[in-house]
Amino acid sequence: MSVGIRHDDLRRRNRAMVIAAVRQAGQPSRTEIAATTSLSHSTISAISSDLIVEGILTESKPSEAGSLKRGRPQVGLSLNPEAAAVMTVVLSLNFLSVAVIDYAGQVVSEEQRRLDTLTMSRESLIGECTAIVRRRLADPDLDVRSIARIALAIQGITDTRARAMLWSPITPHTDIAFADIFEDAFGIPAIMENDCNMMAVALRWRDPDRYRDDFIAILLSHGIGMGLVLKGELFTGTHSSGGEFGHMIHRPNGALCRCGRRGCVEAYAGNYAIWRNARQMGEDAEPVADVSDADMRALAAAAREGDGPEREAYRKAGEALGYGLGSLFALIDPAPVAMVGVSAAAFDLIEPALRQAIAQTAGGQHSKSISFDTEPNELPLIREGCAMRALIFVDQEIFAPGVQARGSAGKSVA
Amino acid sequence: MSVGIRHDDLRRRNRAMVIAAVRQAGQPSRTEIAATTSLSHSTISAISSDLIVEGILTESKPSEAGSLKRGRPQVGLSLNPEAAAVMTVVLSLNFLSVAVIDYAGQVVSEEQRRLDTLTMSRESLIGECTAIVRRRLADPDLDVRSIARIALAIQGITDTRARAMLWSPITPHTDIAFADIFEDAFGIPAIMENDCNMMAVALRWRDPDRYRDDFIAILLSHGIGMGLVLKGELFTGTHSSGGEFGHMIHRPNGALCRCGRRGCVEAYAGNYAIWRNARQMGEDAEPVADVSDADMRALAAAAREGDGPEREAYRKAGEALGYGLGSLFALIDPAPVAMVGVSAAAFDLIEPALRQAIAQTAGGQHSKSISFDTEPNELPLIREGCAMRALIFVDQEIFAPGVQARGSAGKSVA
DNA sequence: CAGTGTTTTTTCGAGGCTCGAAAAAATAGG
DNA sequence: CCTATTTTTTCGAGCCTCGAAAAAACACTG
Repeated sequence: MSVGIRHDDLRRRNRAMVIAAVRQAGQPSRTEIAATTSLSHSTISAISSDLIVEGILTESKPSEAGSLKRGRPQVGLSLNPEAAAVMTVVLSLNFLSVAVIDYAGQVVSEEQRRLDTLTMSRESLIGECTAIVRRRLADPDLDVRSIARIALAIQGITDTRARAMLWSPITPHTDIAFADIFEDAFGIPAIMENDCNMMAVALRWRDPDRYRDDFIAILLSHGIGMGLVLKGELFTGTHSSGGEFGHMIHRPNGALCRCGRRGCVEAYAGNYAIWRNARQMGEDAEPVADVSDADMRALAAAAREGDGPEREAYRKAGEALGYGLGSLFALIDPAPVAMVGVSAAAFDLIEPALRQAIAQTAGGQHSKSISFDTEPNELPLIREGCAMRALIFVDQEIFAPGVQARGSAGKSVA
Repeated sequence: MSVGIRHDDLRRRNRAMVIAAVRQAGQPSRTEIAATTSLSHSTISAISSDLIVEGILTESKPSEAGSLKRGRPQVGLSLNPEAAAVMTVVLSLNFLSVAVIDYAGQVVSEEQRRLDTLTMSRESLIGECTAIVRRRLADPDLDVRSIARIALAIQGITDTRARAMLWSPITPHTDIAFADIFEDAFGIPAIMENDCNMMAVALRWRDPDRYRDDFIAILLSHGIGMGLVLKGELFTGTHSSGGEFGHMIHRPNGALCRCGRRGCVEAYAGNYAIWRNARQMGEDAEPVADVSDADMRALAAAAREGDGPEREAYRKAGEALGYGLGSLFALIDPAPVAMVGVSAAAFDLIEPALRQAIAQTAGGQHSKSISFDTEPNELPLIREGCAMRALIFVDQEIFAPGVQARGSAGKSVA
């Protein structure tokens, strides 16, 4: 089980460390890398000269404009955009989006497409996904050989091995091994990730000051999803993508949830639940298939207008989220929260009840120290997360390959 | 942040690996160690001969009786009991227990003592703990210099740094930095751990087949505690010992909990809650301070006798535990559960309602595959866990010391 | 009971890696 | 143009692990 460190692993790990340092810092000098990795200058020099020869890093002469320091100026090291490229595929309700991203993280090309995911057959869903990838790969400006990885994100449950979608609210079909399908079709390594986990990954790269070691990303959308980073690592379940915050039980035998069970947090805080309560349809009413973003915005506007069923619906959503977070905080200690998705724009309506509920829970001891941030648009986040995930795979597994693929518990975000 | 691997770390880590292999396997030969660590025979030979010279390992000639294999017989390596010793201190409600344990894990001496922890002053509580340790250290048979570590376990919340008890139900006093107190008093490194976490550690050593990478230990006692192992590592909160399963919210605004809040799982499943329901005192009744184990056993007997308030009380406990586990399983996926403590002996009364509740939750999809095991006596478990935790500290930090103490996320149980 | 086969353990040289010290490189200031 | 300063590279030393071969320790056989 626990495996010793072999001599050749040393170089591999330190190579990966140098690449990671460059990806994080942007344009660090060798001296800066030596400082962050606590390796000697000689070692960094040796490794980086290797990496430059291999075309993974490049020297970017003007390290920083106007650095009027006395001695030899630092030479910035940066990722060579042409070293590789990755492709992201984000499949969400009625929407499919692909992008090609170079090794430095810049979008090279993209394509988006509306679909009717809820009614499509299994074959045509898979077909659309492979077709859109094929079109991008056929782009004449693109060197297909450089595509080192495809990362696909989807709402729903994926397996820990990042091979398959197990279940998703956007389609009735289950157990689609997208990763295997892509690998077979294109011969490119692929992974299948959960959308909320990718949101969390992206937040960490966007704002490492706020989202560093411990934080929570909650998707307030038709359903409720969560991405959780604990101690610097993405938290996943043991078998699935895990973190099904939306299906923690808020009230035993409570409102009917889209998942068929009763009393889940989502059955109070999902868009369909807010809609159902605002329209006073009763907690047993069958969840509607979809509520448009425009409708949700109208609902929020009505709730802000005056005290009526709309406002009460948001209050109930806040209460469910608050108790849910309270239970979560009992397990993991409070942490900063990012609310993402359409209903994050209505967080002003949700927050009072949420804070009131959380104050009733174990996590509420530090209620005031729990801070919330909102981001209404989830799609760019998910894509960024996918891109980072794929690029880091390239960093580690392709540009710093080890003899054996040593599976480490959890997946480091950095 | 992420730190490179230096050349001298290599030996340190591989030394630690060899020691860990011996601790796990008991009496492995060098060849077996080479196999489990995937290091070469030469390396294992070099490291183990070092360790033998240093008195950490010993060669135990008869590797196994009657091994009628053909070639040169394997020489078993075992931990030298005299290499070091550790001390465990378990402080629970009205009870204090200390033990000295040799490097091989055998109890050398012990002492137990009844206290009135609920009413004692802060000073006398600390005084009793240091006094009992001092008495053990004064044992003429004991070489005090060999005590390398003191591990103290307590019910309640400890900090992640394992220095202090932040809050405990066994005493009104808070924020007692026992680890620092012991270090100052005796000059021996000390740690402060949560009791349920130590239960989990011990279960893993007792039955590594069942309790390997992912499992849950739940203490059914006056309060409800949890120790959680995920992906082979003890799961702790980010600031505290975490995993406050007992204070997840079962019913918003529900029964009064000992913690002062309402609707916690514990307010239905803790001994005092079962007692309160069985005696039909109402959910708002102030929790009693303590219910004796004998009273609880009588309660269980009455519940088995016939359908009355006692049986209903256990049913409610099962329901709360079931929904709580269901919410937990939504986050981490289902895993084997060990029920520990007095009320684990009444698990037959709890299980039906528990399974029924869990079937209503997201985790319930695999309800049948969730298996429960019971262990009525928590104290030995807690002590074993403490001992292992302290011994592994000695293995890693004293017998395989690195230049820098590199804090890894989570604490490996192995 | 000596010889042979088998398995474990040790020995030894080779190859790699990181480190520290010193040298080389590149610039600003005088 | 020279000096001070900082960054980067070079080079030898010291470890560490590895593979191959040797040594050790026993069972089996005739």
